[in-house]
Amino acid sequence: MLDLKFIRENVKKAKEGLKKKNSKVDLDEILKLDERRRELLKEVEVMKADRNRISKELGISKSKGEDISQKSAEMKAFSQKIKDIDFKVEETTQNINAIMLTVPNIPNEAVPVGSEANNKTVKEWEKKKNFNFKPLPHWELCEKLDMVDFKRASKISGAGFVVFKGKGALLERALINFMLDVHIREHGYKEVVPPFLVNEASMTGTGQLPNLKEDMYSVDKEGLYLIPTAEVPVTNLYAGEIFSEEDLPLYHVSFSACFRKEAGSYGKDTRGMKRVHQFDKVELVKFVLPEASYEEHEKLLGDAETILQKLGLHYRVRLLASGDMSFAAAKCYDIEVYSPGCNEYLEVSSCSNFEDFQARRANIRYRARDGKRAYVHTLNASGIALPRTFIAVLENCQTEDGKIAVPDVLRPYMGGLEYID
RNA sequence: GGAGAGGUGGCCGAGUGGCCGAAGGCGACGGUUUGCUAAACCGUUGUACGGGCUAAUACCCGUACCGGGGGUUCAAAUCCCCCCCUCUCCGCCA
Repeated sequence: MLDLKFIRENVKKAKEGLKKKNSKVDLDEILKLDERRRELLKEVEVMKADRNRISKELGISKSKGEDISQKSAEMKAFSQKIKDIDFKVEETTQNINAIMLTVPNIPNEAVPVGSEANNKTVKEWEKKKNFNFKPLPHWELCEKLDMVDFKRASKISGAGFVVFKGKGALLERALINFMLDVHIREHGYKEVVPPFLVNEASMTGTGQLPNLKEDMYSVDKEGLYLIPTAEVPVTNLYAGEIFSEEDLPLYHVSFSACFRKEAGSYGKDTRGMKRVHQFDKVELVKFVLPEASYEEHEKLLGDAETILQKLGLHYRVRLLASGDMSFAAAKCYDIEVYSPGCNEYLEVSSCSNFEDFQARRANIRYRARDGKRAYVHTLNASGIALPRTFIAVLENCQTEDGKIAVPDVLRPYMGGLEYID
């Protein structure tokens, strides 16, 4: 959420920022409501001051045994008037909040303005691997090696679900454990295993609600949502809390299944497992001091990259343009791994700095050494998303005779296995 | 799922209708004392919002806040209703 005071005092800046994000939100409407709310507040607070004063006097009179029935009757009417205005204040406040929750974050200065076409490749690691044969797409490899069962997955759950089997399941598990261990042991993250179902407040805190409701699975009877990423439970872990400055920065790493309806992308990436409704992901979440957040952002990107480097997978880093960033992000890098079987780059991580946008929604603050309170900055990155990493391993590590050469770093996690065949 | 107990400031804990933004304690901060540290003593110490005055998030005024929401009342931390959460016991159960 943006700071209403900031909007009030920097209307032009706010409008420009929102335009870069392609937001159609009407700031003038918010400002109008805000002004009305403040007028009502001013009016009702004076009345309340009167009420408090007279009530006190009545209490004293009564204790002296004086008759206060006449005054009481007057005050009853007065209190009702206050109640009426209070109701209007409340109504206006709710209107403002409802709109404010739909206002996206505004991009950082360093973000290129524009749409997807203006995304910039800022880094490439290694080169596309040369094959002296035609690399197969992962769905063919999966079928040949009996690693993933697409057919039975759709039988038991529907299209867009996968079942890992045998060495496929082992590889999936190995990747998860490998990633967790690297982040815990080498990058200083503390592991968290969160619930996969969260309430509406949590979904609102990180910015999935209200705008992305159609993309989420929910258990309506219980008022719960299936998490689309561990970012949601992990960030909201500290909702409503105040850190000490010494607690920061705080790094969490979390494995979770992720559930996404992928509404609006029907017909896209239907083959194989590039886009599925449930996938595994290792997520990195940081809580940091505002002045440190951009430095932390670069470090975070590096932490996610490490995984692909250790796996020996060629990738590129894209700095997203303002219009291609997610709702809550102020700056975002995508990491895209190369998939030779599909001949395309697949997004395996979004590495975002949300500044205080999520912290404001979820009310996550810190107490500075001088006693003042302020919102923390939150950041997160996939570290990294599984099915596409799984795809990249299969397609990049396939041999001419149809085996998968297990990357060195994964072998300890697979009982020393060298080849999947 | 059933029964009971509870939810008050950074923390502990008192408070059953007005004199309560809230005793007391701890902690923190400032000071006195001290060779240094500790102890002791004195003082200060919630947040948000609105307004005034501003260089100011400094100061002044007001309002709200005792788990959340509603109600009763001239007046609610306190009484009533609903909900959430925690703990204990019982039941069920991976």
